[in-house]
Amino acid sequence: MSSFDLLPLPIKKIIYDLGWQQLTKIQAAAIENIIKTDFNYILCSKTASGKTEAVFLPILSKLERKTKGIKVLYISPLIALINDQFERLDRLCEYLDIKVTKWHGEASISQKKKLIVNPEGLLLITPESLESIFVNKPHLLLKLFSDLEFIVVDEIHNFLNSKRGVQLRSLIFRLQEKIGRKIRFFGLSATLGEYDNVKNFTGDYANTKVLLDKSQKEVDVKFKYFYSNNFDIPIDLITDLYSEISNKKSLVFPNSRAKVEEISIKLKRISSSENGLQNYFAHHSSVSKELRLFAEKYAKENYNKFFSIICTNTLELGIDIGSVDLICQVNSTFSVSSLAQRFGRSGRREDLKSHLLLYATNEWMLLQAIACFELYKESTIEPLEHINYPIDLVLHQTLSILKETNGISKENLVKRLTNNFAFKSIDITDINVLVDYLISKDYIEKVETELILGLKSERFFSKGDFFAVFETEKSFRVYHKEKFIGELQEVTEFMIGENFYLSAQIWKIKEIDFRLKKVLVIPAQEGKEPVFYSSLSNIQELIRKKMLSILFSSNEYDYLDENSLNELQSLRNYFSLFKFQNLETERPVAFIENRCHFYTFTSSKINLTLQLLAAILDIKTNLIEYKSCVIFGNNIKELQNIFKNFINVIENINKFFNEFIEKNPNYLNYLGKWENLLPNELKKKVWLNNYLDIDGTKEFLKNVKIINS
DNA sequence: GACCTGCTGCGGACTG
Repeated sequence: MSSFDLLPLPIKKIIYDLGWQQLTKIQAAAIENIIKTDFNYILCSKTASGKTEAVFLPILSKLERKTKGIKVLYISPLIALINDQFERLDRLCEYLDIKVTKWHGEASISQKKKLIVNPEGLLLITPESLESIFVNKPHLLLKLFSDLEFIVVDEIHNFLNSKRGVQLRSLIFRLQEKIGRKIRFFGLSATLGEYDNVKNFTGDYANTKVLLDKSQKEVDVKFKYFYSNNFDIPIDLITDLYSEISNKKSLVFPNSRAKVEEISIKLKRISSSENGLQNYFAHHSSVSKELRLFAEKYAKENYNKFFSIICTNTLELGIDIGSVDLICQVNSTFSVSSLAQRFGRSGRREDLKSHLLLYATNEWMLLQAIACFELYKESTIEPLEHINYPIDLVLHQTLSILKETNGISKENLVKRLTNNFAFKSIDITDINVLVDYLISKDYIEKVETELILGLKSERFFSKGDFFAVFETEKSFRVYHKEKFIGELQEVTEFMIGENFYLSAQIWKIKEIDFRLKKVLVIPAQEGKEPVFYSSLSNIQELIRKKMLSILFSSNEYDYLDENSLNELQSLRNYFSLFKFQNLETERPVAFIENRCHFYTFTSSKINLTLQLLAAILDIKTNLIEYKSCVIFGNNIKELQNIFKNFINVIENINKFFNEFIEKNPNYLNYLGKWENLLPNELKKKVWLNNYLDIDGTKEFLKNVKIINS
């Protein structure tokens, strides 16, 4: 019997009516397995392979229709994705007379109210909105969810190694705890490199299986090289880019918001000098929502027109903008997963290839880009691990539980936290330290035998920002007349009368209101790119090791242009001076102008940890992260001996780190949103467990062998 | 060399 035959008649009819010719591989596998078994499943297959239908067709087939109540909870990381999926699912469910409801910050309040009165069907929600139900409507939890049968998490890779993921796992645990049973669980993703962590997402490893379709879209790739000595975009690159995209539908991914603005303006300038179209849009988090939607709509609706959206990873996830001919990547992505997602945006119809054009502006970016692409071709994607030590989320969920229960004994509170599979890695001692600290600081009040939310904590709930566990920077809102254009972060960089780029247009500042954080602007002719805050880079070891192996191989890559080939060759020539025998353990050290350049070819976290070890021993270092190079001062002759001292420090890291923090207390000052509220004792553990890689560095130091040229 | 994500409740004005 084929998978199709397993479906009930009304569902078969839907498939006929939609005019589908056949089920995709993942759909056939999912229908068969979901219908015939009771396991949880993770569905992993390329973009546009119909994962949504793959999971929902069998779910709708199995749905218990006799009782009331919400049956399926679908959770997505993006509002835009919920809105897209709502359209698709509502169309499917209309046939079956099943209600679908959207619940997020921008969804209709009246629809939410209707659902509360009459809970039924499918609910599409964000983790933050789910949190808000626990916090503000705990009395409705049972009414809404006591008949729940399925939970579906879309783009689940987003929730694997993030704070948001810990929050979601905690909420799923609390929901199951509340209704007193486990809910069948499904996760969807196009980019997973490792499956143990995702199988453990709801703590039910043994009953969670992976359905994997490893087939990749055919890709057509070209690398070009335009040198720049400081990461600026060379004008030749822009001219070449213009000639490549002016008669196509394209997405251009530089790696920063400032570069998005720079490239957008320059493309528009070239285009207008040639009387070309002005269909160049900037799309990133600081562009106003209205302008972003305008670009998305333009791309989706103007089927026959060319356009280019220059964007950050705002357009990386599954938002539907229709089909795109070409993806341009300016310098390397920071992960293989990101590259794979971007491939997925081009040639979305089954029969079309993905086209990618990559521009590198220095030899290290070129090497990193080759490494990412080669890993992608081998179907190797970096593993995403759960966060080691999410004690800040324990704090957040403690406040949430106190609000939900309106009073709970300490014993019960600690039990709920320690039972929660999201917090498995945290010792009960630390949870007790945290709860006692919160009581001592009046975040929690003790009333007889019960704990309740302290007055001091009420302020966290006075505005909406409790629900998101991630931080957002405060910025200035930019207006032209009454129209909101976008946001500027470093307003101090600018004075009244100065010009800057934003949302692919040039503006002159007329007025700055520092109290209301508002900037009034008028259009202008010349300007410069805006400045945005940036964060720590985080490259995984896998990519760095691949870069090293490419340097020492003689493989040829036919997608490189002549300049790229020459650059790769000169980098290979330079490193051929080092006589390697074992790429796993040996690392090159070069002495340049009396300084010692140690090429670690390892993860950003290990590089950061090495720098800390040096700082503890009062040794000055410089880290050039994009080269994975730690530079030691001129007094270093015997690096191998220094590493022995490093190992000594790392074996006693707690003691040394404590002493270091006593001398450098600022080190603990600027942590994440909820980490800032922790006692110092736990903040130190956050550093050691989450920001550094102690075990990885220990391994690295024990094995590493220095090779001189 | 970095990027992204989300948001309740309530009062008051206005509409049909």
